[in-house]
Amino acid sequence: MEKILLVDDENDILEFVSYNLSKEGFQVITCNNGKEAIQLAQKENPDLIILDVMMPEMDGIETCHELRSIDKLKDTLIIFLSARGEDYSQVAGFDAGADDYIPKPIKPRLLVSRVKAILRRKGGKVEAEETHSGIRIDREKYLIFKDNKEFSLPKKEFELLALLFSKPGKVFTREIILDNVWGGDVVVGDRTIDVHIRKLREKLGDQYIKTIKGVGYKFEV
Amino acid sequence: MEKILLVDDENDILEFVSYNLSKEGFQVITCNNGKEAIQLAQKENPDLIILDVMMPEMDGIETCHELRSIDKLKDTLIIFLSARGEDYSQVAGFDAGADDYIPKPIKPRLLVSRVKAILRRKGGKVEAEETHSGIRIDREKYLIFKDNKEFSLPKKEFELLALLFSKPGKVFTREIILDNVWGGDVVVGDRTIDVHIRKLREKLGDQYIKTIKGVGYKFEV
DNA sequence: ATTACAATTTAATATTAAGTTAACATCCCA
DNA sequence: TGGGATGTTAACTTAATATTAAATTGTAAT
Repeated sequence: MEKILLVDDENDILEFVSYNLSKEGFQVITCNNGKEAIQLAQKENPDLIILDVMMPEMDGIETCHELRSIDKLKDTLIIFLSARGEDYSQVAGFDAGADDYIPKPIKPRLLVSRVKAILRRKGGKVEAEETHSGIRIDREKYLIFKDNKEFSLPKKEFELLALLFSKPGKVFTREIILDNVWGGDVVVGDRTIDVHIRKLREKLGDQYIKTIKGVGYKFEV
Repeated sequence: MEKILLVDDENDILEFVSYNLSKEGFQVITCNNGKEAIQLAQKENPDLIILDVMMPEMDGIETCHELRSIDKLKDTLIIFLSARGEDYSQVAGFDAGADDYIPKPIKPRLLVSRVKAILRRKGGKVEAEETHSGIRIDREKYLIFKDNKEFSLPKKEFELLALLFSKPGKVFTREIILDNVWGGDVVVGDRTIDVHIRKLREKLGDQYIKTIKGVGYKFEV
């Protein structure tokens, strides 16, 4: 069972996030500020730390820097929580050494899927970057391999393909796709997904992505 | 038997939702506004509270906040009902501490499955995909397996089969079928169900779906 | 800052699968 | 055996997605 350290000054959020993660079987420990976080992290050795960007005194970015400077926490995963529309924090967060970023308002599904995805990635246990139907995705290098030929994709296309690819055969609804690829509060038109699907089909061939009318899309195995 | 507190100012909805949940074996108690809800919740200790977002005086969001501030209700599950297209309420609802969200117009099938899903998560139980008469339904992949051969079905046919399949041998009346597959407020002609049944029989073979004249249809075991 | 180019989104229209209806046929049980 | 209930079929309608181009936004280089 993975241990997650959750840091936020607002107890509502602490509780909400904590609830949603416990529900999925994670062990969650919490605290209210950066200082405690650093102590707790050293003591508890969590697999993942979720940091709110906006906190009084020591903010998330600073806390992240501090954490990263501690040797035993060099490889611990760090995710930021950031307020609506703060694009800045995303950038600064990654600079500070964050591994991912979750926008507020927090949607439980997005939260859980990001947390799982990131633990899966680095947890080394799964995601040995498998090949399905002759296609392989390399997240590190941000490349697609098809029949041993590599090529790159724009971010949205890459993320969309990666999502469908993460569970070949599973149907992803538009809602889920939007949550995962575009993120929490982003609102884009209905046809945007279609266009990206089209581009992927153009580049990969039609046989890989299947439409389930009225339901969603899936990566065909 | 799980207890559900249902809060809505419109009696039509109260009745409709209540009917659909009772039918599934839940104990449903109802009231018309936030104030009563808070009192009832404290007295009855429900497992789940379903709140309409739009209510006079105290709306769902506010009620939710109030409920969350009561200690013994901290862990009670809360689901919002929200009017068509109000994406805002989804966001605001989660901020307020909701666990899920059901869009109006309410489709009984969606309603029941969300309610079950969320109660299941809390209870920690998981359902397995069973095989009956050589047929298995995979919701995730949106596929039917017959004698280990897979094939897909259009949405309505899939949902119709899935409904009958959910309780093999049980007779489903046309009314129930309409409620579940089409949703409460949709009105379709008399022969529409027959046509879908026919298509299913065409694809699966006649032996699986049996007509009980004057009553309804069932999946034959 | 300006340009140039790539990525993304929107908007408008076309296309197609899915769903519905209508008209008629057939069944079955009082 | 006659009438309500269901079956069947093809035509019709609609909803969902595909497609395209144009508009917008983002990014990197000069």
